[in-house]
Amino acid sequence: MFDSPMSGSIRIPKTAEVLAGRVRKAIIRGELKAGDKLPSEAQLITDFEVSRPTIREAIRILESEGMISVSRGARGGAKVNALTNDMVTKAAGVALQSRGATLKDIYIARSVIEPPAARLAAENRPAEAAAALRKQLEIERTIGGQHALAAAIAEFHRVLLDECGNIALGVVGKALQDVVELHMQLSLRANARTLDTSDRRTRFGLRSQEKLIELIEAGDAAGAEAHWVAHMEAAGKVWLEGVESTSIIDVLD
Amino acid sequence: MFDSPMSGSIRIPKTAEVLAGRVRKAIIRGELKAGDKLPSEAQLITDFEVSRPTIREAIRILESEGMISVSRGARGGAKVNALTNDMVTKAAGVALQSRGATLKDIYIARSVIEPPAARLAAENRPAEAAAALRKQLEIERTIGGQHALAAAIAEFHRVLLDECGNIALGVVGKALQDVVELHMQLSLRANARTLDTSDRRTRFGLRSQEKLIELIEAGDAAGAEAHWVAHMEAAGKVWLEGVESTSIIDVLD
DNA sequence: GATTAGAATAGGTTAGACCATTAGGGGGCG
DNA sequence: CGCCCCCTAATGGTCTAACCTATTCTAATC
Repeated sequence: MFDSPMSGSIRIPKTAEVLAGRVRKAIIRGELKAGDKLPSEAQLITDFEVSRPTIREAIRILESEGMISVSRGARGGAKVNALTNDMVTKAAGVALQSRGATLKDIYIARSVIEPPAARLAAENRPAEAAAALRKQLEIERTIGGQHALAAAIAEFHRVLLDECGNIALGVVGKALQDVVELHMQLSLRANARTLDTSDRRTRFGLRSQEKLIELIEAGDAAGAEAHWVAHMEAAGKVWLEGVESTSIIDVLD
Repeated sequence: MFDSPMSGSIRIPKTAEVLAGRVRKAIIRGELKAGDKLPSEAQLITDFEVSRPTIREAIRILESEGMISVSRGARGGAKVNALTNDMVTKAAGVALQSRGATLKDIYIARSVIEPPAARLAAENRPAEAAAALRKQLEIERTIGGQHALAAAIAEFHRVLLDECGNIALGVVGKALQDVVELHMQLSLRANARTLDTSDRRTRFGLRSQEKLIELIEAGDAAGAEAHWVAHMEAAGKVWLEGVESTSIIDVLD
Protein backbone atom coordinates (compact mmCIF):
# COMPACT_ATOMS: atom_id res chain seq x y z
CA MET A 1 0.00 0.00 0.00
CA PHE A 2 1.84 3.02 -1.22
CA ASP A 3 0.69 6.56 -1.02
CA SER A 4 0.16 7.89 -4.46
CA PRO A 5 1.93 11.15 -5.22
CA MET A 6 -1.47 12.76 -5.02
CA SER A 7 -2.29 11.47 -1.56
CA GLY A 8 -2.57 13.49 1.60
CA SER A 9 -5.76 15.03 2.83
CA ILE A 10 -6.32 18.29 1.08
CA ARG A 11 -7.54 21.17 3.13
CA ILE A 12 -10.11 23.31 1.41
CA PRO A 13 -9.53 26.81 2.69
CA LYS A 14 -12.54 28.71 3.86
CA THR A 15 -13.11 32.17 2.49
CA ALA A 16 -13.17 33.70 5.95
CA GLU A 17 -9.86 32.07 6.87
CA VAL A 18 -8.20 33.25 3.70
CA LEU A 19 -9.40 36.75 4.38
CA ALA A 20 -8.26 36.67 7.98
CA GLY A 21 -4.93 35.30 6.87
CA ARG A 22 -4.35 38.18 4.50
CA VAL A 23 -5.02 40.78 7.13
CA ARG A 24 -2.97 38.90 9.71
CA LYS A 25 -0.03 38.75 7.38
CA ALA A 26 -0.28 42.47 6.71
CA ILE A 27 -0.31 43.16 10.44
CA ILE A 28 2.63 40.89 11.27
CA ARG A 29 4.63 42.32 8.40
CA GLY A 30 3.94 45.79 9.73
CA GLU A 31 2.01 46.96 6.67
CA LEU A 32 -0.91 47.63 8.97
CA LYS A 33 0.18 49.40 12.11
CA ALA A 34 -1.47 49.64 15.50
CA GLY A 35 -4.30 52.14 15.44
CA ASP A 36 -4.98 51.77 11.74
CA LYS A 37 -8.62 51.22 10.95
CA LEU A 38 -9.83 48.47 8.68
CA PRO A 39 -12.47 49.47 6.16
CA SER A 40 -16.08 49.20 7.27
CA GLU A 41 -17.89 45.94 6.71
CA ALA A 42 -19.77 47.48 3.82
CA GLN A 43 -16.50 48.52 2.22
CA LEU A 44 -14.94 45.10 2.71
CA ILE A 45 -17.94 43.50 1.06
CA THR A 46 -17.40 45.50 -2.11
CA ASP A 47 -13.59 45.26 -1.92
CA PHE A 48 -13.40 41.49 -1.58
CA GLU A 49 -16.75 40.61 -3.13
CA VAL A 50 -17.84 38.32 -0.35
CA SER A 51 -20.93 38.42 1.77
CA ARG A 52 -21.28 40.03 5.13
CA PRO A 53 -21.37 36.85 7.27
CA THR A 54 -18.13 35.77 5.64
CA ILE A 55 -16.52 39.12 6.40
CA ARG A 56 -17.77 38.90 9.94
CA GLU A 57 -16.38 35.39 10.43
CA ALA A 58 -12.99 36.69 9.34
CA ILE A 59 -13.31 39.58 11.77
CA ARG A 60 -14.20 37.22 14.62
CA ILE A 61 -11.10 35.16 13.86
CA LEU A 62 -8.81 38.16 13.98
CA GLU A 63 -10.56 39.48 17.06
CA SER A 64 -10.15 36.17 18.87
CA GLU A 65 -6.46 36.33 18.04
CA GLY A 66 -6.29 39.75 19.64
CA MET A 67 -5.06 41.39 16.46
CA ILE A 68 -8.00 43.75 16.04
CA SER A 69 -10.77 45.11 18.22
CA VAL A 70 -14.14 46.18 17.02
CA SER A 71 -16.33 48.96 18.31
CA ARG A 72 -19.88 49.80 17.38
CA GLY A 73 -21.63 52.98 16.46
CA ALA A 74 -20.72 55.85 14.21
CA ARG A 75 -16.94 56.08 13.65
CA GLY A 76 -16.78 52.52 14.92
CA GLY A 77 -15.20 49.64 13.11
CA ALA A 78 -12.20 47.36 13.40
CA LYS A 79 -8.95 48.84 14.64
CA VAL A 80 -5.57 47.13 14.57
CA ASN A 81 -4.23 46.47 18.04
CA ALA A 82 -0.66 46.82 19.14
CA LEU A 83 0.91 43.39 19.03
CA THR A 84 1.22 42.43 22.66
CA ASN A 85 1.98 39.22 24.43
CA ASP A 86 -1.68 38.71 25.17
CA MET A 87 -2.06 35.92 22.66
CA VAL A 88 0.92 34.06 24.05
CA THR A 89 -0.40 34.54 27.56
CA LYS A 90 -3.85 33.27 26.70
CA ALA A 91 -2.53 30.27 24.80
CA ALA A 92 -0.04 29.43 27.54
CA GLY A 93 -2.77 29.80 30.14
CA VAL A 94 -4.99 27.34 28.34
CA ALA A 95 -2.16 24.87 27.83
CA LEU A 96 -1.02 25.13 31.45
CA GLN A 97 -4.47 24.82 32.97
CA SER A 98 -5.47 21.91 30.78
CA ARG A 99 -2.33 20.06 31.84
CA GLY A 100 -2.87 20.82 35.51
CA ALA A 101 0.10 23.09 36.04
CA THR A 102 0.44 24.61 39.51
CA LEU A 103 1.62 28.01 40.65
CA LYS A 104 4.71 26.31 41.99
CA ASP A 105 5.46 24.81 38.57
CA ILE A 106 5.33 28.21 36.99
CA TYR A 107 7.39 29.81 39.71
CA ILE A 108 10.10 27.22 39.20
CA ALA A 109 10.08 27.86 35.47
CA ARG A 110 10.39 31.58 36.09
CA SER A 111 13.29 30.88 38.45
CA VAL A 112 14.97 29.10 35.57
CA ILE A 113 14.43 31.90 33.08
CA GLU A 114 15.00 35.11 34.99
CA PRO A 115 18.52 34.66 36.35
CA PRO A 116 19.95 34.04 32.87
CA ALA A 117 18.01 37.09 31.75
CA ALA A 118 19.84 39.08 34.41
CA ARG A 119 23.13 37.65 33.18
CA LEU A 120 22.37 38.56 29.57
CA ALA A 121 21.36 42.06 30.59
CA ALA A 122 24.68 42.53 32.41
CA GLU A 123 26.60 41.10 29.49
CA ASN A 124 24.95 42.86 26.60
CA ARG A 125 23.44 46.13 27.69
CA PRO A 126 24.31 46.95 31.30
CA ALA A 127 23.70 50.69 31.06
CA GLU A 128 20.29 50.64 29.37
CA ALA A 129 19.04 47.74 31.46
CA ALA A 130 20.15 49.35 34.71
CA ALA A 131 18.50 52.61 33.75
CA ALA A 132 15.18 50.97 32.87
CA LEU A 133 15.19 48.85 36.02
CA ARG A 134 16.08 51.79 38.23
CA LYS A 135 13.21 53.77 36.79
CA GLN A 136 10.81 50.95 37.64
CA LEU A 137 12.32 50.63 41.11
CA GLU A 138 11.62 54.32 41.71
CA ILE A 139 7.99 53.72 40.82
CA GLU A 140 7.83 50.87 43.31
CA ARG A 141 9.25 53.10 46.03
CA THR A 142 6.74 55.87 45.56
CA ILE A 143 3.69 53.77 44.97
CA GLY A 144 0.99 53.22 47.57
CA GLY A 145 -1.28 50.29 48.19
CA GLN A 146 -0.57 46.60 48.36
CA HIS A 147 -2.10 45.69 45.04
CA ALA A 148 -0.43 48.51 43.19
CA LEU A 149 2.90 47.53 44.71
CA ALA A 150 2.44 43.92 43.71
CA ALA A 151 1.68 45.03 40.17
CA ALA A 152 4.75 47.25 40.14
CA ILE A 153 6.95 44.42 41.32
CA ALA A 154 5.56 42.21 38.59
CA GLU A 155 6.38 44.98 36.15
CA PHE A 156 9.96 45.01 37.43
CA HIS A 157 10.29 41.39 36.41
CA ARG A 158 8.85 42.19 33.01
CA VAL A 159 11.29 45.05 32.55
CA LEU A 160 14.14 42.71 33.39
CA LEU A 161 12.94 40.26 30.75
CA ASP A 162 12.54 43.07 28.23
CA GLU A 163 15.96 44.48 28.91
CA CYS A 164 17.84 41.20 28.74
CA GLY A 165 18.13 41.74 25.01
CA ASN A 166 16.87 38.29 24.08
CA ILE A 167 13.44 38.52 22.53
CA ALA A 168 12.58 34.85 22.84
CA LEU A 169 13.46 34.68 26.52
CA GLY A 170 11.47 37.86 27.07
CA VAL A 171 8.39 36.55 25.33
CA VAL A 172 8.18 33.26 27.17
CA GLY A 173 9.24 34.69 30.51
CA LYS A 174 6.64 37.43 30.37
CA ALA A 175 4.00 34.95 29.27
CA LEU A 176 4.57 32.94 32.44
CA GLN A 177 4.58 36.08 34.56
CA ASP A 178 1.34 37.20 32.96
CA VAL A 179 -0.35 33.86 33.45
CA VAL A 180 0.42 34.00 37.15
CA GLU A 181 -0.84 37.56 37.39
CA LEU A 182 -4.02 36.68 35.53
CA HIS A 183 -4.62 33.77 37.86
CA MET A 184 -4.05 35.95 40.91
CA GLN A 185 -6.47 38.59 39.70
CA LEU A 186 -9.22 36.04 39.10
CA SER A 187 -8.50 34.28 42.36
CA LEU A 188 -8.56 37.54 44.31
CA ARG A 189 -11.80 38.59 42.67
CA ALA A 190 -13.34 35.28 43.61
CA ASN A 191 -12.12 35.12 47.19
CA ALA A 192 -11.73 38.81 48.02
CA ARG A 193 -8.68 37.99 50.06
CA THR A 194 -6.07 40.50 50.91
CA LEU A 195 -2.43 40.26 50.08
CA ASP A 196 -0.33 40.14 53.19
CA THR A 197 2.86 41.65 51.98
CA SER A 198 4.61 42.62 55.17
CA ASP A 199 6.55 45.85 55.00
CA ARG A 200 9.72 44.31 56.23
CA ARG A 201 9.74 41.71 53.46
CA THR A 202 8.82 44.26 50.86
CA ARG A 203 11.75 46.46 51.83
CA PHE A 204 14.04 43.49 51.71
CA GLY A 205 12.80 42.73 48.21
CA LEU A 206 13.41 46.26 47.02
CA ARG A 207 16.93 46.24 48.45
CA SER A 208 17.54 43.02 46.58
CA GLN A 209 16.34 44.61 43.36
CA GLU A 210 18.65 47.55 43.99
CA LYS A 211 21.55 45.16 44.35
CA LEU A 212 20.63 43.46 41.08
CA ILE A 213 20.68 46.79 39.32
CA GLU A 214 24.12 47.57 40.69
CA LEU A 215 25.49 44.23 39.58
CA ILE A 216 24.04 44.66 36.10
CA GLU A 217 25.31 48.20 35.86
CA ALA A 218 28.79 46.99 36.79
CA GLY A 219 28.59 44.37 34.07
CA ASP A 220 28.99 41.60 36.63
CA ALA A 221 27.12 38.95 34.67
CA ALA A 222 27.89 36.00 36.91
CA GLY A 223 27.18 38.04 40.02
CA ALA A 224 23.85 39.27 38.69
CA GLU A 225 22.78 35.75 37.77
CA ALA A 226 23.83 34.29 41.10
CA HIS A 227 22.17 37.08 43.03
CA TRP A 228 18.92 36.66 41.15
CA VAL A 229 18.92 32.92 41.71
CA ALA A 230 19.13 33.62 45.43
CA HIS A 231 16.48 36.31 45.20
CA MET A 232 14.01 34.14 43.34
CA GLU A 233 14.52 31.32 45.80
CA ALA A 234 14.06 33.54 48.84
CA ALA A 235 11.07 35.36 47.36
CA GLY A 236 9.56 32.09 46.23
CA LYS A 237 9.69 30.65 49.74
CA VAL A 238 7.68 33.57 51.06
CA TRP A 239 5.33 33.94 48.16
CA LEU A 240 4.50 30.30 47.59
CA GLU A 241 3.45 29.82 51.18
CA GLY A 242 1.18 32.83 50.90
CA VAL A 243 -0.71 31.43 47.96
CA GLU A 244 -1.79 27.84 47.70
CA SER A 245 1.31 26.78 45.85
CA THR A 246 -0.19 23.52 44.74
CA SER A 247 -3.41 24.97 43.41
CA ILE A 248 -3.86 24.43 39.74
CA ILE A 249 -3.63 27.51 37.64
CA ASP A 250 -7.02 28.88 36.63
CA VAL A 251 -7.43 31.36 33.83
CA LEU A 252 -11.13 30.94 33.15
CA ASP A 253 -13.18 34.12 33.53
CA MET B 1 -8.30 62.12 40.44
CA PHE B 2 -10.00 59.00 41.59
CA ASP B 3 -11.73 56.49 39.45
CA SER B 4 -15.36 56.41 40.33
CA PRO B 5 -16.69 52.97 41.14
CA MET B 6 -18.57 53.10 37.89
CA SER B 7 -15.61 53.99 35.70
CA GLY B 8 -13.85 51.73 33.30
CA SER B 9 -15.01 50.99 29.81
CA ILE B 10 -17.61 48.29 29.85
CA ARG B 11 -17.29 45.54 27.36
CA ILE B 12 -20.50 44.40 25.77
CA PRO B 13 -20.06 40.71 25.14
CA LYS B 14 -21.02 39.47 21.73
CA THR B 15 -23.28 36.46 21.51
CA ALA B 16 -20.76 34.52 19.46
CA GLU B 17 -18.01 35.18 21.99
CA VAL B 18 -20.16 34.08 24.88
CA LEU B 19 -21.00 30.91 23.02
CA ALA B 20 -17.39 30.24 22.13
CA GLY B 21 -16.40 30.93 25.72
CA ARG B 22 -18.80 28.34 27.06
CA VAL B 23 -17.53 25.64 24.77
CA ARG B 24 -13.92 26.63 25.42
CA LYS B 25 -14.47 26.39 29.14
CA ALA B 26 -16.01 22.97 28.77
CA ILE B 27 -13.04 21.79 26.73
CA ILE B 28 -10.40 23.19 29.08
CA ARG B 29 -12.20 21.73 32.08
CA GLY B 30 -12.23 18.38 30.34
CA GLU B 31 -16.00 18.09 30.12
CA LEU B 32 -15.62 17.83 26.38
CA LYS B 33 -12.85 15.45 25.43
CA ALA B 34 -10.83 15.16 22.26
CA GLY B 35 -12.82 13.44 19.57
CA ASP B 36 -16.20 14.45 20.97
CA LYS B 37 -18.48 15.93 18.39
CA LEU B 38 -20.33 19.18 18.91
CA PRO B 39 -23.98 19.17 17.88
CA SER B 40 -24.72 20.15 14.30
CA GLU B 41 -25.29 23.78 13.47
CA ALA B 42 -29.00 23.11 13.18
CA GLN B 43 -29.01 21.55 16.64
CA LEU B 44 -27.04 24.41 18.15
CA ILE B 45 -29.52 26.87 16.67
CA THR B 46 -32.38 25.25 18.51
CA ASP B 47 -30.33 24.56 21.65
CA PHE B 48 -29.07 28.08 22.13
CA GLU B 49 -31.79 29.93 20.26
CA VAL B 50 -29.43 32.00 18.16
CA SER B 51 -29.14 32.33 14.43
CA ARG B 52 -26.83 30.43 12.16
CA PRO B 53 -24.39 33.26 11.43
CA THR B 54 -23.90 33.72 15.15
CA ILE B 55 -23.27 30.02 15.66
CA ARG B 56 -20.84 30.07 12.80
CA GLU B 57 -18.92 33.04 14.20
CA ALA B 58 -18.52 31.13 17.44
CA ILE B 59 -17.30 28.11 15.54
CA ARG B 60 -14.77 30.20 13.62
CA ILE B 61 -13.43 31.56 16.91
CA LEU B 62 -12.93 28.12 18.38
CA GLU B 63 -11.49 26.84 15.13
CA SER B 64 -8.98 29.69 14.99
CA GLU B 65 -7.95 28.78 18.52
CA GLY B 66 -7.32 25.24 17.38
CA MET B 67 -9.80 23.80 19.83
CA ILE B 68 -12.12 22.28 17.24
CA SER B 69 -11.95 21.35 13.60
CA VAL B 70 -14.84 21.25 11.21
CA SER B 71 -15.49 18.93 8.33
CA ARG B 72 -18.21 19.11 5.73
CA GLY B 73 -20.64 16.62 4.36
CA ALA B 74 -22.71 13.94 5.99
CA ARG B 75 -21.23 12.87 9.33
CA GLY B 76 -19.35 16.14 9.23
CA GLY B 77 -19.45 18.77 11.92
CA ALA B 78 -17.23 20.19 14.61
CA LYS B 79 -14.96 17.81 16.50
CA VAL B 80 -12.98 18.65 19.62
CA ASN B 81 -9.24 18.51 19.04
CA ALA B 82 -6.68 17.19 21.46
CA LEU B 83 -5.21 20.13 23.32
CA THR B 84 -1.76 20.50 21.90
CA ASN B 85 0.85 23.20 22.12
CA ASP B 86 -0.12 24.44 18.66
CA MET B 87 -1.81 27.54 19.97
CA VAL B 88 1.20 28.47 22.06
CA THR B 89 3.48 27.86 19.11
CA LYS B 90 1.41 29.96 16.76
CA ALA B 91 1.09 32.81 19.23
CA ALA B 92 4.76 32.70 20.10
CA GLY B 93 5.65 32.62 16.41
CA VAL B 94 3.63 35.73 15.74
CA ALA B 95 5.08 37.54 18.73
CA LEU B 96 8.62 36.58 17.85
CA GLN B 97 8.39 37.44 14.19
CA SER B 98 6.71 40.78 14.81
CA ARG B 99 9.51 41.69 17.23
CA GLY B 100 12.19 40.60 14.81
CA ALA B 101 13.55 37.67 16.81
CA THR B 102 16.32 35.67 15.15
CA LEU B 103 17.08 31.96 15.13
CA LYS B 104 20.05 32.74 17.34
CA ASP B 105 17.82 34.48 19.87
CA ILE B 106 15.65 31.44 20.10
CA TYR B 107 18.56 29.05 20.32
CA ILE B 108 19.99 31.02 23.21
CA ALA B 109 16.66 30.90 24.98
CA ARG B 110 16.50 27.15 24.46
CA SER B 111 20.01 26.87 25.85
CA VAL B 112 18.73 28.59 28.95
CA ILE B 113 15.73 26.34 29.39
CA GLU B 114 16.91 22.85 28.49
CA PRO B 115 19.82 22.33 30.89
CA PRO B 116 17.64 23.08 33.94
CA ALA B 117 15.10 20.70 32.43
CA ALA B 118 17.79 18.02 32.42
CA ARG B 119 18.59 18.84 36.04
CA LEU B 120 14.94 18.59 37.06
CA ALA B 121 14.57 15.30 35.25
CA ALA B 122 17.55 13.87 37.11
CA GLU B 123 16.28 15.20 40.42
CA ASN B 124 12.64 14.25 40.24
CA ARG B 125 12.13 11.29 37.96
CA PRO B 126 15.43 9.82 36.80
CA ALA B 127 14.11 6.39 35.91
CA GLU B 128 11.09 7.43 33.85
CA ALA B 129 12.94 10.21 32.09
CA ALA B 130 15.87 7.97 31.21
CA ALA B 131 13.54 5.33 29.86
CA ALA B 132 11.63 7.76 27.67
CA LEU B 133 14.79 9.40 26.37
CA ARG B 134 16.42 6.06 25.66
CA LYS B 135 13.40 5.00 23.68
CA GLN B 136 13.67 8.12 21.55
CA LEU B 137 17.41 7.63 21.15
CA GLU B 138 16.77 4.15 19.77
CA ILE B 139 14.46 5.67 17.19
CA GLU B 140 17.17 8.11 16.18
CA ARG B 141 19.65 5.27 15.77
CA THR B 142 17.45 3.22 13.51
CA ILE B 143 16.00 6.02 11.45
CA GLY B 144 17.07 6.79 7.91
CA GLY B 145 17.20 10.05 6.02
CA GLN B 146 18.51 13.42 7.01
CA HIS B 147 15.19 15.10 7.45
CA ALA B 148 13.73 12.24 9.45
CA LEU B 149 16.79 12.24 11.68
CA ALA B 150 16.54 15.99 12.25
CA ALA B 151 12.90 15.54 13.21
CA ALA B 152 13.81 12.72 15.57
CA ILE B 153 16.48 14.81 17.24
CA ALA B 154 13.99 17.63 17.68
CA GLU B 155 11.67 15.10 19.26
CA PHE B 156 14.43 14.09 21.69
CA HIS B 157 14.53 17.65 22.94
CA ARG B 158 10.76 17.66 23.32
CA VAL B 159 10.86 14.41 25.26
CA LEU B 160 13.43 15.92 27.59
CA LEU B 161 11.17 18.90 28.19
CA ASP B 162 8.19 16.62 28.76
CA GLU B 163 10.05 14.40 31.16
CA CYS B 164 11.53 17.15 33.28
CA GLY B 165 8.34 17.06 35.33
CA ASN B 166 7.75 20.80 35.14
CA ILE B 167 4.76 21.54 32.97
CA ALA B 168 5.46 25.24 32.54
CA LEU B 169 9.04 24.73 31.47
CA GLY B 170 7.88 22.05 29.09
CA VAL B 171 5.23 24.22 27.50
CA VAL B 172 7.45 27.21 26.81
CA GLY B 173 10.48 25.14 25.86
CA LYS B 174 8.51 23.10 23.36
CA ALA B 175 6.90 26.23 21.96
CA LEU B 176 10.33 27.63 21.12
CA GLN B 177 11.43 24.32 19.67
CA ASP B 178 8.29 24.18 17.54
CA VAL B 179 8.68 27.71 16.27
CA VAL B 180 12.17 26.91 15.07
CA GLU B 181 10.97 23.73 13.40
CA LEU B 182 8.09 25.56 11.73
CA HIS B 183 10.46 28.18 10.42
CA MET B 184 12.85 25.54 9.09
CA GLN B 185 10.06 23.71 7.28
CA LEU B 186 8.87 26.86 5.57
CA SER B 187 12.38 27.93 4.79
CA LEU B 188 13.29 24.54 3.33
CA ARG B 189 10.14 24.49 1.24
CA ALA B 190 11.00 27.89 -0.14
CA ASN B 191 14.67 27.26 -0.81
CA ALA B 192 14.71 23.49 -1.38
CA ARG B 193 18.08 23.31 0.31
CA THR B 194 19.45 20.17 1.80
CA LEU B 195 20.50 19.70 5.36
CA ASP B 196 24.17 18.90 5.60
CA THR B 197 24.33 16.91 8.77
CA SER B 198 27.62 15.16 8.58
CA ASP B 199 27.68 11.63 9.88
CA ARG B 200 30.55 12.29 12.19
CA ARG B 201 28.81 15.15 13.89
CA THR B 202 25.55 13.25 14.08
CA ARG B 203 27.24 10.34 15.84
CA PHE B 204 28.90 12.73 18.25
CA GLY B 205 25.50 14.23 19.02
CA LEU B 206 23.96 10.84 19.68
CA ARG B 207 26.81 9.89 22.00
CA SER B 208 26.24 13.12 23.85
CA GLN B 209 22.57 12.26 24.24
CA GLU B 210 23.52 8.82 25.53
CA LYS B 211 25.70 10.45 28.14
CA LEU B 212 22.87 12.73 29.20
CA ILE B 213 20.63 9.74 29.70
CA GLU B 214 23.24 8.03 31.85
CA LEU B 215 23.68 11.10 34.01
CA ILE B 216 19.94 11.48 34.46
CA GLU B 217 19.53 7.80 35.23
CA ALA B 218 22.21 8.08 37.89
CA GLY B 219 20.38 11.01 39.41
CA ASP B 220 23.39 13.25 38.84
CA ALA B 221 21.42 16.49 38.54
CA ALA B 222 24.37 18.87 38.46
CA GLY B 223 26.23 16.66 36.03
CA ALA B 224 23.28 16.38 33.69
CA GLU B 225 22.78 20.12 33.70
CA ALA B 226 26.43 20.87 33.09
CA HIS B 227 26.69 18.29 30.35
CA TRP B 228 23.63 19.67 28.58
CA VAL B 229 24.97 23.21 28.78
CA ALA B 230 28.09 22.00 27.00
CA HIS B 231 26.05 20.01 24.49
CA MET B 232 23.79 22.91 23.59
CA GLU B 233 26.78 25.17 23.17
CA ALA B 234 28.65 22.75 20.95
CA ALA B 235 25.58 21.86 18.91
CA GLY B 236 24.66 25.50 18.59
CA LYS B 237 28.03 26.39 17.14
CA VAL B 238 27.55 23.84 14.37
CA TRP B 239 23.89 24.40 13.76
CA LEU B 240 23.86 28.17 13.81
CA GLU B 241 26.54 28.39 11.16
CA GLY B 242 24.55 26.02 8.97
CA VAL B 243 21.44 28.18 9.01
CA GLU B 244 21.51 31.90 8.69
CA SER B 245 21.65 32.50 12.40
CA THR B 246 20.74 36.13 12.12
CA SER B 247 17.77 35.64 9.84
CA ILE B 248 14.57 36.77 11.35
CA ILE B 249 12.15 34.05 12.21
CA ASP B 250 9.36 33.64 9.66
CA VAL B 251 6.20 31.71 10.39
CA LEU B 252 3.95 33.04 7.65
CA ASP B 253 2.41 30.39 5.42
C1' DG C 1 -20.85 -9.09 -5.40
C1' DA C 2 -18.89 -4.81 -7.18
C1' DT C 3 -19.89 -0.47 -9.25
C1' DT C 4 -22.27 3.58 -9.63
C1' DA C 5 -26.02 6.92 -9.43
C1' DG C 6 -28.90 9.29 -6.44
C1' DA C 7 -30.65 10.75 -1.86
C1' DA C 8 -29.71 12.60 2.60
C1' DT C 9 -26.94 15.27 5.65
C1' DA C 10 -24.40 19.13 7.10
C1' DG C 11 -21.33 22.76 6.43
C1' DG C 12 -20.16 27.10 3.08
C1' DT C 13 -21.90 31.26 1.06
C1' DT C 14 -25.06 34.72 -0.27
C1' DA C 15 -28.84 38.23 0.09
C1' DG C 16 -31.60 41.43 2.41
C1' DA C 17 -33.68 43.23 6.34
C1' DC C 18 -34.02 45.21 10.90
C1' DC C 19 -32.13 46.37 15.53
C1' DA C 20 -28.67 48.66 18.76
C1' DT C 21 -25.08 51.71 19.73
C1' DT C 22 -22.37 55.65 19.20
C1' DA C 23 -20.46 60.32 17.49
C1' DG C 24 -21.56 64.59 15.93
C1' DG C 25 -24.51 68.32 14.63
C1' DG C 26 -28.45 71.33 15.10
C1' DG C 27 -32.17 73.35 17.63
C1' DG C 28 -34.26 74.88 21.94
C1' DC C 29 -33.77 76.90 26.40
C1' DG C 30 -31.44 79.34 30.05
C1' DC D 1 -24.03 83.63 23.90
C1' DG D 2 -23.53 79.17 25.63
C1' DC D 3 -25.04 74.83 27.31
C1' DC D 4 -27.75 70.73 27.00
C1' DC D 5 -30.63 67.56 24.75
C1' DC D 6 -32.39 65.22 21.00
C1' DC D 7 -32.12 63.81 16.36
C1' DT D 8 -29.72 61.82 12.63
C1' DA D 9 -26.39 59.26 10.20
C1' DA D 10 -23.01 55.73 10.32
C1' DT D 11 -21.71 51.27 11.59
C1' DG D 12 -21.62 46.93 13.85
C1' DG D 13 -24.93 43.01 15.82
C1' DT D 14 -28.42 39.72 14.81
C1' DC D 15 -31.90 37.33 12.29
C1' DT D 16 -34.37 34.89 8.37
C1' DA D 17 -34.39 32.37 4.25
C1' DA D 18 -32.48 30.64 0.69
C1' DC D 19 -29.14 28.07 -2.43
C1' DC D 20 -24.56 25.81 -3.24
C1' DT D 21 -21.17 22.13 -2.31
C1' DA D 22 -18.88 18.33 -0.22
C1' DT D 23 -19.34 13.88 1.90
C1' DT D 24 -21.49 9.65 3.18
C1' DC D 25 -24.89 6.12 2.86
C1' DT D 26 -27.93 3.37 0.21
C1' DA D 27 -29.96 1.04 -3.24
C1' DA D 28 -30.45 -0.09 -7.99
C1' DT D 29 -28.09 -2.12 -11.75
C1' DC D 30 -24.92 -4.99 -14.25
